[in-house]
Amino acid sequence: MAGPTFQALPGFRDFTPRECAVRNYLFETWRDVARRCGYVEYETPIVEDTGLYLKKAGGELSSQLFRFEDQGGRDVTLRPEVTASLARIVAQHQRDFPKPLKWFEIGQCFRYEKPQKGRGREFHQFNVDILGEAGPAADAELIALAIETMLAFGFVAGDFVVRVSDRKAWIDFAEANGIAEELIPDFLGIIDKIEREKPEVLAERLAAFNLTPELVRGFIKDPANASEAYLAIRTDLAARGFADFLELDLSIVRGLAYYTGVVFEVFDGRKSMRAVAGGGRYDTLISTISDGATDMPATGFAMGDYVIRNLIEETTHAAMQMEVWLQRNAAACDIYVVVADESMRAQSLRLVTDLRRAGISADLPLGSPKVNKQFQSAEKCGARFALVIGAEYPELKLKVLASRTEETGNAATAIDWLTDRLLQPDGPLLA
RNA sequence: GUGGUCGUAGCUCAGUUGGUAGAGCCCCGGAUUGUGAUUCCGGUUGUCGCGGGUUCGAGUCCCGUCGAUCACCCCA
Repeated sequence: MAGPTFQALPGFRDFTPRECAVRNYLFETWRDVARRCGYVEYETPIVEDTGLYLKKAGGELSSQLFRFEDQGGRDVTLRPEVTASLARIVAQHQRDFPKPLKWFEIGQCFRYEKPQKGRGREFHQFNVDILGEAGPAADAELIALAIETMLAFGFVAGDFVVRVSDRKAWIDFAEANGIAEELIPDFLGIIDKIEREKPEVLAERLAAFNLTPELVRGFIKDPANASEAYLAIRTDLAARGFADFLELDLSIVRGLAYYTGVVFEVFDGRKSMRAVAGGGRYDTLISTISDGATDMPATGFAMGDYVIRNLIEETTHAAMQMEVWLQRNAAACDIYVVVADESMRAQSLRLVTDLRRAGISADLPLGSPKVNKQFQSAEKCGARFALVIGAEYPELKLKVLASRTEETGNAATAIDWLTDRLLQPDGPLLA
């Protein structure tokens, strides 16, 4: 172990087959939900001009960039998020598409920060955006997709909550309390930390705006301060049967500077983890990125792979659903061919090839281990069936591994037989 | 970037007041005859994270460093 061995960089992960299968479960669930909800997939480069991220004046984000000079002397950065890239390509190509655009993306992002629970330097994100629609119907449609995603992972009422707020409510509050427009970002930064900041520091920072913690907390607590957009979203989601997942929480303003209106976060039911997902309206970003060439309202959100996976694994019914999926989708093959009589290898190879050509996932031992070893291999690779080829060929025996029951068939009709068999359930399990 | 905890086999860990290393699991092979469990037998892997110091002697004590992890910051 000593000496010049190599391992993954801090905050980066290897995906062994099991890890990769879990990742694919997330990806396929995300992709399936997005398609069901009428979104189309897009992708952008992982490396971008650094200026794309500095332009948004993201503050903290710019100190977390994987930034370097390429061999052509360009200042480039591994993307820390995809919204900036999205704004770029939308500004460039939006005329090619009818409005509104409903786009999603699944990809990797990079942020140079300290790795910890729910956070790495590399992560995968599910990004969903609706562009070209300024009304609350778009925010509601987006939040509905966030809820559908959670339901698709097997979560139920009580497992999660969507906390919704609106920066507009705070902008109105700021105006009513005489806070200058240019100081509003600073003010929002204080609101963002209101539950985490030390009381005396909070009071001191609010005092600079002639405000007190009591006044601000009172504003947060009063449901009458909900914005019109929030009320419209609530009505919309209630019509979809999602009212129970919604919670007004004006203390949410979110850190990223480019949000302009409704913002929301998805939390676990006990609110014991980081936000599972977060997003909101960013009506001015596309104009900023395109230097005013394109002006388009937008709303979007992102879900990272770290926290959602933690939440799935800590929620029994969601974890079981994932295990079922993994058993069905992460197996190396569906049918493992047991060569019981080595003189039948040629027939076995032919049969495996035919099965594979017919779209059936099939495998066989490369050496000639003993039959019991072959059955062990069949079990370990996750196959549903072991197909035994022996001296009685062309008669074949099909063993259902889960129930340990046996059926017989003929090599001549193997494709139809097995295709049909794979569609049927395995029968009663022996406990 | 700041702080806490922890680094012993591929994994989980044991290792006495300091005396230069073990168990289980996993993996591979065998007992085993054309059927998966169990059992039994055999086998592979460590400069005890790295470097320095104290000591006759360090896995053990001290310092540094790297890594992991948790919390803060921020955020997916």
